[in-house]
Amino acid sequence: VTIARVALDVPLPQLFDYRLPLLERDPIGCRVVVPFARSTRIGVIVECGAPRTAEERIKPVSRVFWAEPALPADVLELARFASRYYRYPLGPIVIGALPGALRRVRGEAGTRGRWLRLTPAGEGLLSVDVLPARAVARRRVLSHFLEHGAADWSALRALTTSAGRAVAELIRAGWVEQAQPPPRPPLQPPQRAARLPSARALTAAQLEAAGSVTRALGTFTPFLLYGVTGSGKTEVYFHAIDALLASGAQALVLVPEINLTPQLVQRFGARFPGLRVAALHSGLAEGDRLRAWQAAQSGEAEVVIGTRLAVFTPLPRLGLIVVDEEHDASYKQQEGLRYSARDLAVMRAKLRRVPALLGSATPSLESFAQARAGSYRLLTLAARAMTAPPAVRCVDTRGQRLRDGLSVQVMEQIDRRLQRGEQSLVFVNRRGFAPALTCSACGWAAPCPRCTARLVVHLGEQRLRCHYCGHQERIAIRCAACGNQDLAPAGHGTQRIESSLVDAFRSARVLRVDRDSTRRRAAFAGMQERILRSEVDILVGTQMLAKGHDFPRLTLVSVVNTDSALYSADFRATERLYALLTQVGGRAGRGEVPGEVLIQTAFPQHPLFDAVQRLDYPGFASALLEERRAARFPPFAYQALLRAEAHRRETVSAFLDAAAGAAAVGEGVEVFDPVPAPVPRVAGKERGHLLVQSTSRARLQRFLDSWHAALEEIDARHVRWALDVDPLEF
DNA sequence: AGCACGCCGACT
DNA sequence: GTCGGCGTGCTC
Repeated sequence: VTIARVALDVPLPQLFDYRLPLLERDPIGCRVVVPFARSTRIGVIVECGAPRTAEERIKPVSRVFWAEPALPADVLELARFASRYYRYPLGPIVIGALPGALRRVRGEAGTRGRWLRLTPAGEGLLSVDVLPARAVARRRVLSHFLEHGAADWSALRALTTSAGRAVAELIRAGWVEQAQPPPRPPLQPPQRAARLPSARALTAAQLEAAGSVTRALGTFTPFLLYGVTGSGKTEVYFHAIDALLASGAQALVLVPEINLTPQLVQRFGARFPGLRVAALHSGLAEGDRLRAWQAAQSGEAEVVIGTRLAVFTPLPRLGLIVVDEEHDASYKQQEGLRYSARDLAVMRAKLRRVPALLGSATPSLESFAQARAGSYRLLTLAARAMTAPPAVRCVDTRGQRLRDGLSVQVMEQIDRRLQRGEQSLVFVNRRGFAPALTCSACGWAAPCPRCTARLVVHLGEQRLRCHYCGHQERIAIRCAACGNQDLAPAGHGTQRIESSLVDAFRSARVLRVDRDSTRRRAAFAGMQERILRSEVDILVGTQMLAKGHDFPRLTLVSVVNTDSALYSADFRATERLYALLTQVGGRAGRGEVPGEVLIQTAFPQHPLFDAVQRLDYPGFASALLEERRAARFPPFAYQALLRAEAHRRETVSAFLDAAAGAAAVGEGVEVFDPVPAPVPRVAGKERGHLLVQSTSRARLQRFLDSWHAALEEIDARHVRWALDVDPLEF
């Protein structure tokens, strides 16, 4: 009899001991079913060894899935590392590495995903008034049923704390019964191939970069591939992967967002006919995700393309990890396990002794500094592979009357593109019609009742909406402060720019691409196709359009109102703005006609624009690095942020004060004062945080060992808190 | 996280 | 008395 230590999906730091009857083979990494508290759960055996609990409390494992392949050692090791480094319980990380379909006990459904519905008798009820007025919980639950007909358990639990008892009584009354979960929505239709640029020979620089990676196969070598937009980074990936596939190994390719996956899958398909590619991201239906995961795990898939969660995918013959657009902030998870998939990718490459290839036109300063220090090998693609770089110009908006946020120069250039039958893109960093509704008399701006934020005007739906908490209300007709009825939208969002372009260019076909217009599943893919088929003349869009897409007929990119980032309090704001401008500017001129980029700004003399115009990222990054060094900011300091939120501000500050008090002083770790978050209230919750940093990553980690333990001891009733190691957003 | 247990104030 | 809100403690 062995003791198996099992990872379970409970937010507790420890593993749980179970008796394992007989050893058919090495059980580590095996999926198991175990009894836990009053339920039955899926677990994964992470290690075996002597019991750490009183033996009489140890229960036997109910079932071991011997026939299934186990989670491989490197995935478990990566999970362990992530647990230690990001201070997050191991159990949920390990279970989270499994696709959803493998996390549930078959047959006896866990509490999650259990469905209930009204019985015929229940459907006959007209209102909740059959219940006494004081039976608040039962009334709440019943009204949910009367409204929806059926409900899953978790939705009910969100209604009231005593949902369990309430449901039991509704079942006893014969109004509600157990039900089958509703059928899943049908799979999205397969996407038709977009037009692709034809395969071409590599440039000398591409060949050299690809050659370096190829020669490093079989060793842990991190590379930073810095290539200006349009320099053909993807061709370098292809070339390296080509060599890799010849040896029968698998490649893992990470992309920052779901929208970029289909495009890359297609390009792989076009470049390597017959290649077995698996795509893995959270947008997949559960069955698809399971199949893709199994294809990766069995070794059947030769290339796995996925978003950050794919970094935990089992790959028996992993030979190379590519992280495309490595600077992208989406690689950092913003809740739960707050990991950086890019950093974990490098760690995984190290564990598996394979190269990691991080690519970007605007590398993160973290990676750039690693390259300069020689820990990452720098590969450079300085020139565009096929087309000339776009001409970048600033449009000085000072003293100019803008037409709905757009300058004369921008309008003229758009007009010229229309006449030539080319496409233009207007980049606006805000959704909605206008970011605020203001009073002309007193300056009041409609606030969100639950957040420290202004409500955004959405003219289409005739609503004011909060972009932080989702609150919406009707458009106010009078000022809440002075009663004045002269309220006007202030500032410009995508909808407003769209409508002014429609007005100005009557015959042009204008398409808006933002989170609101692409809410529907597969909407983005449809729009992409329309753009490629030249059914659109002017595009208006947010970040969504900036990343990695190839639109050959697009020759003009105009950037509106990004000035706020120039003087932002966030020390990463300029780094981000540079990346954004480069990214969006890179959309221009990817076909035969050279592109042009116009940046509207009131600060045309700002050095950032100068660097963007000269395509001089290394120069700009070096200057930023010097500033960071002088100010002792990352990458010259390693940070951890303690985040806390509660209903009352005093609760937050009491907790953070106690946390600051519990920090061991000295040791080369700086502990800053607790401060309110940049947006202090979101959805009725007050938020604050406390920053700690050190010039040594090891020292910071040692500090966190004791501090994290001390934090667990603080009375944190009514407070939700979390540690964010290497935070990106504050 | 779930889930049970137990305390206590409010109303048929 | 019951019901139901809420705090506390436990899970190998």
